[in-house]
Amino acid sequence: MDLITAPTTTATNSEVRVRFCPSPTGTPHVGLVRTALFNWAYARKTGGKFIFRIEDTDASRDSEESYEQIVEALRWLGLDWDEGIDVGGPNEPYRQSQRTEIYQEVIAKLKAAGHLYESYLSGEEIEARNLAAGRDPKMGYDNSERDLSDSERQRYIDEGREPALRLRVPDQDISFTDLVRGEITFPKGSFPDFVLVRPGGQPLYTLVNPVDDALMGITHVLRGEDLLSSTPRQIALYNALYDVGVAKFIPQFGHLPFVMGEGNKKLSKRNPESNLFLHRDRGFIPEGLLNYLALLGWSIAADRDIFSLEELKANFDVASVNPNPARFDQKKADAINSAHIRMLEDEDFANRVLPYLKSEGLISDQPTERELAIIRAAAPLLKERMIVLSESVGMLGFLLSEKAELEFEAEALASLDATAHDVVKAAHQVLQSVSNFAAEDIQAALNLELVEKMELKPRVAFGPVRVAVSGRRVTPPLFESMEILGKELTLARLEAFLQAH
RNA sequence: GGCCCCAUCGUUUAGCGGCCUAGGACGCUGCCCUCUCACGGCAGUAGCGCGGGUUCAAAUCCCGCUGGGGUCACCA
Repeated sequence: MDLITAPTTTATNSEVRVRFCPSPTGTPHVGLVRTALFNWAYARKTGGKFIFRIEDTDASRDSEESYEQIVEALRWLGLDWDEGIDVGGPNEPYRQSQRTEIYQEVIAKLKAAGHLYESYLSGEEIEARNLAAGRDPKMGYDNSERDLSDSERQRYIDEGREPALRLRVPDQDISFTDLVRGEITFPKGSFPDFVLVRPGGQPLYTLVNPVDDALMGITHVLRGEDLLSSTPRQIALYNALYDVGVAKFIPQFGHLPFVMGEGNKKLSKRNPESNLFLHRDRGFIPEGLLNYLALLGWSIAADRDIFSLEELKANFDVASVNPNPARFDQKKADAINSAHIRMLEDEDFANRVLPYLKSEGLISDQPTERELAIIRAAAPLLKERMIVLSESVGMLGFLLSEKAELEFEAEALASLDATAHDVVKAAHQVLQSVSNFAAEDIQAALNLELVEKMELKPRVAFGPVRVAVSGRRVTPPLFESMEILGKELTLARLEAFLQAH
């Protein structure tokens, strides 16, 4: 039993089972999200199942906080799962830290069948052996304990040593057909017998990840390219698991390209743009972020790059994933997000903006009717000119404030010239006589007075008025803004401006 | 270093032997629209890493080179 004989899965469509299995060791990362997204999309496209499992076997690095953040991230993004964390399923529990008994059973089976063997050598000793044999000391383990005699073993035990457990790797080339890269072959001898269980019995990722995939019936493993070279190891393990009846087949593998940052480096936790929650705080909406992430390695059509999650679900295919790494481009991401913001219904948009306004104290925790009315009225104006939702703070501040006196941006004041006072004065005067204070009438009145009678260029006429009303140089359209403010407050703002400037 | 992966405009992506004097998008530039900013419209900018093959024909297939990346843990 030292050749790969286990069959590869033949699962199709509704039998597809994919999984997302992060280890909770930090803030959710956009690369992680992209992996989750592709797995999710593949499950939805095929009508298969998406399983969400947590790989928390390294107590020293895992944290409960990170675990909660990952769950929160998937929920926020709307990537729902059919089995796993919180929702349960036939393969509970879905946290590896709670599955130790299962692993011990599997270990016992593998050991009994002769697939594992005890390894007592330390890292230094392995290096020393390589050195002594004239090999590169970095060459790794030489499989020298495969057939330890009883007396040799006893000697180690007498020294108080505890063995790690290694897999007896078949001595043959290992090939598989990668879903995104095609056929890949690793020549025999590419890697040594590797450790699956620590001295003391604690199982490692190298064991636990394939074991859970096998027990959970995972048919397609879509994961980062960094795991490509561990695939032949896993296939070797699968073969052993198949032999002892734990695995029914070897899954298909697909290795997704990296998401890169600046330069030519993988986007790391160092890069702020890797942090999912930073994007959320800036005001990315899930639709926009997911759309952009999907574009990193995949495309829906030759001439289109804005699409909905529904369209992703209907069209996604692993086979069409591009194998080369993609850089995360904030500008492009912004453009995609702003397109999705524009597609939002006004009411939906208004609701999504609330948290940003609350966190800046622009509105109450329980928004008043007045606040809600202003936000709703401004929604269609705002949607068109926002890249991220947090911009709503600057755009809405002057509309939500009930004060006549404003704080003026330096930039806004700098845009004023000597005529500003007179212009605002004229505007104040003519607006008093506008009885129906609606955008159209406001515009008509101001246009007649400032542009026609005073013969000012529109931008010269309306610029100072905009500053007087908003304190800003860039705002939603002026006349609509005045309508939202109402006649009284508009006039009060103009008056306050005249007194101060 | 061994093994593995990758290679089209600045970025992303289309292209899977002839529809390619290489298409879209973002970015950038100019113009138009215009009360600011956006949106929208129009125009422009810029690319098949190199060398060999195969073929009537190659961005597309093969080989080599170069360059980039990953991995070789008792981490995941």
